[in-house]
Amino acid sequence: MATERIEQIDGTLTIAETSELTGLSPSTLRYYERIGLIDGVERGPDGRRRYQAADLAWMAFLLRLRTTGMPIQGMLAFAELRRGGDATVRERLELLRRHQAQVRRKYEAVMRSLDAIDNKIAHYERLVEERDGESGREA
Amino acid sequence: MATERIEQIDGTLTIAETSELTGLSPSTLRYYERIGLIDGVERGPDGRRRYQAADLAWMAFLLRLRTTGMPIQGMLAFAELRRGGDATVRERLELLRRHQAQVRRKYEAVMRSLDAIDNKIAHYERLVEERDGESGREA
DNA sequence: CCTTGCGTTGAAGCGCGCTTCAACTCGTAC
DNA sequence: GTACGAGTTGAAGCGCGCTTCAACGCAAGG
Repeated sequence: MATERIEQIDGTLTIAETSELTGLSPSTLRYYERIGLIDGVERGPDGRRRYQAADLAWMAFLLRLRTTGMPIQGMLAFAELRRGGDATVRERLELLRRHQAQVRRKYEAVMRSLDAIDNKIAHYERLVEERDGESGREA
Repeated sequence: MATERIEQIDGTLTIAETSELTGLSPSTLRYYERIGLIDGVERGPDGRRRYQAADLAWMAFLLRLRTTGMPIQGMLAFAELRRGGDATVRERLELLRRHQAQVRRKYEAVMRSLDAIDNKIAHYERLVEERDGESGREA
């Protein structure tokens, strides 16, 4: 009962807790750090990672980029600009704008295809109906 | 000049022409056939593939599934049902409906993330403006 | 005849985004 | 002391969706 010590005094999180919160597996968190997507993660005196609120916010942003289909190379480019500080704000803005435009184009195509699929579904629905109708009228 | 013999008398298409029309590379066309996504492709007397209008229509449909993010396994399942003939219409309908629902859910998630990115863009735009304002007012 | 172009095949290779593995280190509990 | 659970590392492995490669076939043109 007293072994439930999930919350940290200093408000930092273990890798397991961070994994839980972000949905990223511990392996993925380490992987992202290794390739430079996440950096500056602090360590406890035992050498273990201790994630801070700022790290979580950054991961949330990365997740949004990922959800919208940005490849890791793109996120990496953004992460590197971010390390460059205020001087890179304009470039970050441009990167995000390009991505935004790409996502919109992509999803317009997806929606066009989905419309076609919707039509196919409607077609199949008519087929199934006919079939049911026949078997009802027959015999 | 007389070497330009693109159109076939019988209306069938070579793999190069089909590639051109569908945007799928000849390698991909062979690959799709190998794994069973496309089948019943006729051959000329020389053993070369000759694609028919029906093949093209099927590919167009596959492309819509692909565009909307269906994995090859899913397309394969549909292709196999299709080979099963009329008896599988209901199953095909269900498969498409599940896919349709999935695409919509995904799309909503993407749009939510995109909104957040839009906000970040707006934030960066304000930052850039401020910066410009300062340098204008200074000196 | 021999080159050129377009095709064929089976098998291997590749880039992406993780995941898994093996070996090791802590701190705590018994 | 020793066993356990949660973490660490570097390296290898994996599933997906093609792409590339090597070796060959065949028909037309020079």
